[in-house]
Parts: sequence; structure tokens; C-alpha cells
Amino acid sequence: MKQHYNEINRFENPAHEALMGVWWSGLMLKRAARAFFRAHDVSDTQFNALVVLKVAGRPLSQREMGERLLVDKSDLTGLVDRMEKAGLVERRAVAGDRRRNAVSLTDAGRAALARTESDYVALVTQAMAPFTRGENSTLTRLMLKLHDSLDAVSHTEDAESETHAEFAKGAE
Amino acid sequence: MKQHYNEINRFENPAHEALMGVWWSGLMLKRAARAFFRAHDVSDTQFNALVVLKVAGRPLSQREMGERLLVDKSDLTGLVDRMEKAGLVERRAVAGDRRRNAVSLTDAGRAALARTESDYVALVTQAMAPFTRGENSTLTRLMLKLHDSLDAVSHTEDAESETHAEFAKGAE
DNA sequence: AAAAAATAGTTGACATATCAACTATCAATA
DNA sequence: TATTGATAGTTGATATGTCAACTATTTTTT
Repeated sequence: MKQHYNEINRFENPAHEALMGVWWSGLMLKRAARAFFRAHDVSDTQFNALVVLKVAGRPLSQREMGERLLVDKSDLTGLVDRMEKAGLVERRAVAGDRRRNAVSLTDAGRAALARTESDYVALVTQAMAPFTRGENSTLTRLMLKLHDSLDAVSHTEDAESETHAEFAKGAE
Repeated sequence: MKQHYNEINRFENPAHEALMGVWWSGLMLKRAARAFFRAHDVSDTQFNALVVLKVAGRPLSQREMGERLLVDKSDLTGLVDRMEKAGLVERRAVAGDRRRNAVSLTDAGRAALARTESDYVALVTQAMAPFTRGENSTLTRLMLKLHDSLDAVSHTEDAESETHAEFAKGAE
């Protein structure tokens, strides 16, 4: 049953409609990724963690992984536990700072990544097939702009949340 | 600490970069929404559920809510439980089908929605402020295209895994 | 150097999400 | 109509995500 977000909600506000489009696309991407990686014996989160470690090219602390994955540091405890149990990564002590763990890929982790990556690239290619080259770069540009804006909004939220509650009355 | 997804990973493939942009924007939106709604005593999921019920304009079954929220029906059990306990919605029996629950907004639910919506609109407006009218409509168009594409990809995936399941059955 | 502040990680309580298996009910059809 | 199949919801196992509180270590200040 195909269902567009704009069939569920009618938007009078074009900005709201655009943002909801991103929200829904994010949800759909997450679902598609879960289904795909499930068939490859990793979760989407664990795959992302493997990519993050590979791209970094060096062992990362759990905090560094959390920053790159956009999740809280406390989530890394369980995630690294599970990945360690699956043999994909390993924790080591960091010389000179006994608070930290250095998390690094194992051979099995690199192998799992290599095994999955080609199928993954094929899937991405298929999903983006309807987009022209120009649309790809437009989309990338708009997403970077949105990142910056969301970043700014998040940072002002804390300072302004009290003052903001009163006068808000949008034009939708 | 600002961190762009394309600073973590360098993309040789523009389609991949565009898709990752959407992925990351979805993550950031989710986080921003969580923080925002937290200050309004609802979760983002519960807010969406309230909106879905309001927009529908009639009581919905849990399955219908799940379809509109893009989550599994089994998740609705707990979600409606929590919302019912918070007094936001109520379950009723459906005349003529004793399998179903009719979930509807309570007055408290409508009040909570009204209380939150204006601030929400203000936040959306702020987040989308950097986007021109043309960019909004471009973004909406691209998101709808992506939805269709992801939908098609998911359905191909299903068909393939069914084929695999058949093979597996035959091989037993 | 001693006190205070910041940092890394873990733990525990909770909300959310998935799937599979189960119950109850309704619908289709042989 | 009696079997069979589809549907709605719950339950339980597992993974993911949040925050707050706590421990153990650095680092900074005084």
C-alpha cells in the first residue's frame, strides 16, 4: 500500500511540506536499510559503525564513534558489546589515557564490510536511478544547507526555549 | 562540534552522497524533534500519532495508525498503551468487528496538540528559513521522487527474497 | 600541590522499533 | 456450512536510542 506523506496530511505551508518530505524519506530510508542489512547479517547501525571505523583509518574511541554516528555515547557501550561479540571489532586500552577504549576493525569486520559493500552500492544506485546528475547535486546542496540550519536551530533551542513559548503563532 | 556527513566520508559517487545527505538529515531531524517535543511533554512519535488522528478526522484502528506512521502494527500496542495512560487517546470497541480497536483523541489529546502545534510551526519556520520558495518546491519534488523510488526498491526486494524463500523450500 | 572541572565509559530506567509466534475474529470459498 | 485463509491485536525476544547518575580518570585552576 503506497502512501505519500502529503496524502495523509495536506500542507498549506510549502516549507513544512518540504521538511516533512525529508522526515518521511529518512524514515523510509531507515526501513529500507534495515531490511537490506538484515539479509547481510548486520544491522544498519552496525554497518555504519564499520564504515566509520574504516573511513577513519585508525582506532576510534567510543565517544568519537558516537559523534560520527550521531548517537549518544552511552549507546556505544551496547553497540560495541554486540559488535565485539560478533567478532567485527575489538576494544583495546589506550596508552596514556586509561579512561578510553580504542575500538578497531577486526579482519572479520573488514571482511563483513567488503562482503556487504558491493550489494550496498548496487542498492544505492538502484534507489537513485531516477535522479539526474543535476538533481543529485541539487539534493546534496539542499541537504547541506538543511544540516547547517538544523545545527543552528538546535544550538539556539537551549538558550531560547523559554522566551519562545509565548509569541509563536505560525502562518500555516 | 559541527560535523557534516561528507566530512566523515568522502563520496566519489554523487548519487551516494545525495542519498547519504537525506539519511543524515533524517537523523538530525529526528534528534531535533526529540529535543523539541521533550520540552512539550510528548515524544515525537506520540505527536505524530496525535496529528495522524487529528488529520484523519475519525477514530483509527491501530493498523491504520501504523500504516500512516510507517511503523509495525505491533509497535502500536505499546504506543497506544502509553498514550492512553497519559490520557491523550482512548481505545473503544468497534461495532461489527471485535478484532479492532477504535483509537480516538481525547479532549486532553486535542489540547496537548493545540498547545504544541504553534511552537512546532515556529520551529519548522525557523529551520526552513534559509530556503527560498523555489528551493522548498524543489525539495518537495525530489522527496516525492525518492519516496516512489524507495517504494519500488522495497517491493523488488520483497519479490527477490520470496524467490529465495521458494528456492530454500525446494532445497529442503 | 590541592581542589574543581571536564571527560570517557558504564549502568539502569525508559521509549521506540523490528519480527515471529500466538489468539481471536472475520471473510471467502469449496 | 465447514474448512481455510486473511486480518487485528498482543506478547516476547532483540536492537536501538535517550537521559541521568555514577565511577574512574585526566586536566585545569587556584
